[in-house]
Amino acid sequence: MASPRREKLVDTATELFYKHGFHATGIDRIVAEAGVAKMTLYKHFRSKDELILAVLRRRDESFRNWLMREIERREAGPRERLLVLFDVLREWFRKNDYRGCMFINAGAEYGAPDSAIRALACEHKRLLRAYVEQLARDAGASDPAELASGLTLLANGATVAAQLNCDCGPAEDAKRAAAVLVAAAIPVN
Amino acid sequence: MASPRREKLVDTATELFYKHGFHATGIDRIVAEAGVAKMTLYKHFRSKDELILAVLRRRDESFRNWLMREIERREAGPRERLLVLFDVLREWFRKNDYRGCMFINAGAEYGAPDSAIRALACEHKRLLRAYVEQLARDAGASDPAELASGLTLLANGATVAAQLNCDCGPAEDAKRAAAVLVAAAIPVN
DNA sequence: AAATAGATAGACAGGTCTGTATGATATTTC
DNA sequence: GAAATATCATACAGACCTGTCTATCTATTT
Repeated sequence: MASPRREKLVDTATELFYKHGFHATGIDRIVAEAGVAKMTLYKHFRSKDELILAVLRRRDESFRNWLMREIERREAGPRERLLVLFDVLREWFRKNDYRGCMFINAGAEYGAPDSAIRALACEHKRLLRAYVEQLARDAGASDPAELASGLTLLANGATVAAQLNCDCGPAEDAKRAAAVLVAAAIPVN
Repeated sequence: MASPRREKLVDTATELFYKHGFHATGIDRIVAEAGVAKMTLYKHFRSKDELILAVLRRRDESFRNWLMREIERREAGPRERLLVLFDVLREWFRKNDYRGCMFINAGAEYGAPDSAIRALACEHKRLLRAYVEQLARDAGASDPAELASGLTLLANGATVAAQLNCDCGPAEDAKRAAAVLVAAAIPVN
């Protein structure tokens, strides 16, 4: 079932789209760097847009898995976990190939309200927010939804600031602000 | 000194770049919609990138002016002004041609560390942050820089969330979180 | 009225884009 | 071994891209 060539195409496309953008990356370059014939690409994906959607679907899964694993790996208490999120973000920003959030970038290029790509980016953000809301619930927040809103806004803001500034400082700024929100939302016991 | 044709070109390019993106908008379309000859464009701008830079420079000025005017127009006290910012953001998100922040979008398409376009987007964000820091100082914040960091992160987060969600709700979420940050940073007198 | 400067439309060059067609070559399945 | 499937390289179509060139037209200035 798992076609190795399809995997390779999605991998290569992910890398190129992330680094250079979606419109700026041509099909010819993707197949050349993947070492795959162009016809093979069009046998697996009906169009470039379908390839982009496949890339984003996989990225959604792998990124959320990476984030959750990194957070859990740090073995913090339920309350600290909400702040550990920003330590993990900092690690992400520090990667030398960091180019912001791929879904925000996709939304910037395909921003039409009826775009399937934008809708998928929206769904990715919704799932991340739901995860943070669960963390807030586990931490005993009085209003988990509201705390999750604030924390995800800070996280998204830091994500774009780190990209534009080429600097991971926003992660620490966001963590400080997040600590204030957490302190206000969760009564210390 | 002010060439009306140049102005018209920048206006039209701004609109098209904002709506469809930078790579997706061709020179031919810009000159056609501006009703200007292509050679006139290349007499005023050496290349498409130069046109993009001119567009962003003008947008930086007009957007910051609009924001400041809207905030001041509401005649709130120095402390409330920090929250009024998010009411103004909400108005922005509600516009039916809202497509996110043009500078974040530009950074998504031209994200290379050595890109002049990304650098200009970065500068725009720096100026906005400096303005918020001044507001925080006027409001008597104990650490204006830190409060400004938190508020601008929330604002940027809301800006991208509103675009991806096609919904201005993030402005209200951000305002609630901002109120918590303001309350913690400014002792009530 | 003549000269100068700027704008015009349109063609063009050279390249890239997406997506398709073709016919040969591997690889898998029966 | 044979049949069916997958992949290959390559060329191609038709459109679009940026940027240049030219020859005409219009307006202002002298």
